[in-house]
Amino acid sequence: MTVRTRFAPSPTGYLHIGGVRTALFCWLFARRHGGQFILRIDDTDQQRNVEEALQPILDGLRWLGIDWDEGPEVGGPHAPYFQSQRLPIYQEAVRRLLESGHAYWDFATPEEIQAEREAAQAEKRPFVYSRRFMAETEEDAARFRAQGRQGVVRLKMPREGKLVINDLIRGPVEFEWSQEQDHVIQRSDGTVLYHLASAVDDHEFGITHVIRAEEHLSNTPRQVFILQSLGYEPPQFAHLPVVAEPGSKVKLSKRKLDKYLKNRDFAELMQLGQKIAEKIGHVVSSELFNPVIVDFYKVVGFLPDAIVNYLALLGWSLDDKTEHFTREELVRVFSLDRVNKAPASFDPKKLLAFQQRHMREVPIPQKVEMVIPYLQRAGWIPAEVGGGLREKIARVVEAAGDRLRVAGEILNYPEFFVADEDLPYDEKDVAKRLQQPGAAEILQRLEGVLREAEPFTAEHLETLIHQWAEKEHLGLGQVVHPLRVAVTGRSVGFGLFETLAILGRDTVCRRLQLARQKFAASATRPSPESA
RNA sequence: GGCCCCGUCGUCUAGCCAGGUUAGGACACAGGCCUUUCAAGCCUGUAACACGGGUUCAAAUCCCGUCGGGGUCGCCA
Repeated sequence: MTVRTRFAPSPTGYLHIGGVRTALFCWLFARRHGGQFILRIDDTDQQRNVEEALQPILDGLRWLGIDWDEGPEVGGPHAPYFQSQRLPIYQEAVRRLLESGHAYWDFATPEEIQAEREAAQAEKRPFVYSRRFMAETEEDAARFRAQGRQGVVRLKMPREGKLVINDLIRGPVEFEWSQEQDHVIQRSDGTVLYHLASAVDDHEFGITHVIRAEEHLSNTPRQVFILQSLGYEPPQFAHLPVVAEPGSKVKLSKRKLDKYLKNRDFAELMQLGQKIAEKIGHVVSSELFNPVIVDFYKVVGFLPDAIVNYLALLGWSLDDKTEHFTREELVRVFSLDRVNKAPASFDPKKLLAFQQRHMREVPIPQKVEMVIPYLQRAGWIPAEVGGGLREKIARVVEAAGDRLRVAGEILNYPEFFVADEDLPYDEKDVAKRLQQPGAAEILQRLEGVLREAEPFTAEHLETLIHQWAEKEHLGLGQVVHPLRVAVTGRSVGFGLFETLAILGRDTVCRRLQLARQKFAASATRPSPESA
């Protein structure tokens, strides 16, 4: 039998990182077994514009390379894949359930149900609906209707015995039928609810393995009941541990961003993103620009492979040492029986470490392509990127090395792209390195040396400046630090000589002049440090 | 509170099913080396079997209990 798994998001307008982990495991399992991965849209309760709310989810999955064999935009033999368009199928199922006595019309009002629930609560006994307003005959129903009551359809759950679910991850899990509620499967307006629709579709779509987060474990019995009552064989179930908040076991949620920002690592990730977003003019609406949501990573310039790799390890492992996986390797080795049972908390630092590791393997030309859109959106380079500029970007990217953790971090290096007059200077670095006695003189003489330097390559400049410093009886630090600040605006950056070479003679000399005029002109006394 | 699930370094985890490991790896953290800065890299270090009882020559591993954590209890999905 061909393996068929499904991911069934409801159109909420965003793709949650925990949802991605679930989708990924479903996808990996299907791919591992040469089966199909189906995307189904659970929009039974959506009043909003589904199309608009769905797009970010589809985009996110595609960006991550989690492709679906059947579903929205690709169709398939079981179309439509939107539950909102499958009402007749569900209604037929409800009809059959009613007919076979596995469901019943109920005319209790929500208030009456609530009263029973509270009474049970008060007596500290488990709530089970009394079925007081269950209509077993047409006459009963007519009588209730005459009272102005509206009917819903409820599941008529067994009141004895137990169910054992052989969960692929958890092993046998037992439930007492008597603990299960007579859940509503059809609303008073005739629409159906999730449990019914989900169970019916899992059968209709031929789903063999329902892989989902643990939060669904406790409602598995009623879905099994629906399936069995309809005469269908239930699929296999596998309940994944939840993805939890950083440093906690509580389910990660989009709504608690404020709380997560109190976590240092999470806050740092957020800041990394905000810094980039601001420069490219991305709207940082707190609702959607947030490391809990996949779009954040796309905006900032993460590698899909890194996210996939990290997420795969959130609840799954291959062995005691292998951590680095390509997508293909994951497909080859993934298995459900190596999935963990305990919640796994989301660790922003480790995600970043995976990103860095994957980034290291990206060839320079590809990194250049990744980085170009950021430079353009920041307005630092033109829309048309010529060969010369592309080569320069390649040199910058290469010199950046591991400092470029995500593509957007290219914007940390304006010194290579902005006009000399627009170069931003770090105040503290300027004060420490340029507004010092003697600095102006050193810069002036350095300018003379560099103007004549030939060739203007990193290698030659290094020898030249070393020799010059020695000849002038200057410590290398006295030369190198002011030079760096004068040319790049601050004291941190790539290798200095590489930086100079990339910038080129004209820019370097011009910036030395500018720095002198702006900061160091008046301080000409010899530095006391040089004594 | 009821039901269900879970419990190994701060975090992700290996080991558990088929008892015997100096309890391994990774991220993070600390120190050192390298060095013109910042990263990276290299070396070293700190750090865990929730607790209590059994069973056994021997328990992270098997059994029981306790405690702790999580999920779920809708005419949401």
